[in-house]
Amino acid sequence: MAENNSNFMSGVPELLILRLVREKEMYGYELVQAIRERSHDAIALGEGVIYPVLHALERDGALSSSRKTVNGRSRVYYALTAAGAQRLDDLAGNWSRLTDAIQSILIGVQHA
Amino acid sequence: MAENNSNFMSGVPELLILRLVREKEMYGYELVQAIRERSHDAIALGEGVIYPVLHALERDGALSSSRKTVNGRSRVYYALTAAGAQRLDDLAGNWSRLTDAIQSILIGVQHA
DNA sequence: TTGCCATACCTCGCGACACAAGGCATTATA
DNA sequence: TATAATGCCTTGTGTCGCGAGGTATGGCAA
Repeated sequence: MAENNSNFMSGVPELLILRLVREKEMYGYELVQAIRERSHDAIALGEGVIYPVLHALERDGALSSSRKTVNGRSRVYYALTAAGAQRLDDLAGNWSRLTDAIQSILIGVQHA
Repeated sequence: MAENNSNFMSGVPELLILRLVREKEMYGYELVQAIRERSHDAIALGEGVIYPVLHALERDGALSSSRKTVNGRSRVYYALTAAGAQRLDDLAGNWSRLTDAIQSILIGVQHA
């Protein structure tokens, strides 16, 4: 129930999180803002999206977490694991293939 | 409950259908195959996806239908209305903005 | 000191939607 | 005479994005 091409265009939040965390360790609240800023407000994922995805990714071994206190603030930093990097590659590849396919239909390219 | 940015990456089946029907009148079964072929099997939407969307689009006035019999086969052809063309433009614009935003995050472009 | 906002974490419940599976009817094919 | 292909459709399920809400701390202004 999770291996096929189901929900073919889903998992974008997951993709974005993995990609951002690849650059540097980040925490949930930070990710919410980073996605908003880097997308110039085109994408605004709330915490209700981010946190569950983070937990799922950690449970699946794609992310590892470490609690750190900064300025008396307790933060949960997430880092990409090797499995997470693999998953990121897979998701990015899928996303690329999918958008290419959609784009070619939108453009109206002649199909073989 | 339908005006905000909710389910931001959804509605791709709708987008593809509107785009294909813009070229020429098509019927459900034909759309299923056309999407599969034009995407080179990257996208395979079943009839359980196509028909409900067609009905919803017609209900909303984006498509008009006409029943025609070909070779003893009864087909329901769908054509794009003016409202449908408008909706197509909107969806295509949204899709473009969304994929651009995602792409820029994936690439890692410097953000202002 | 008393609010209020920002930071930072989290969960619950709703709704939408894509999908598989199935059902019905007809025509062509083996 | 089956079986596949054509052509239409609906129902049920699971997933997932999301808003709303809840907790707690720190800083700042009134």
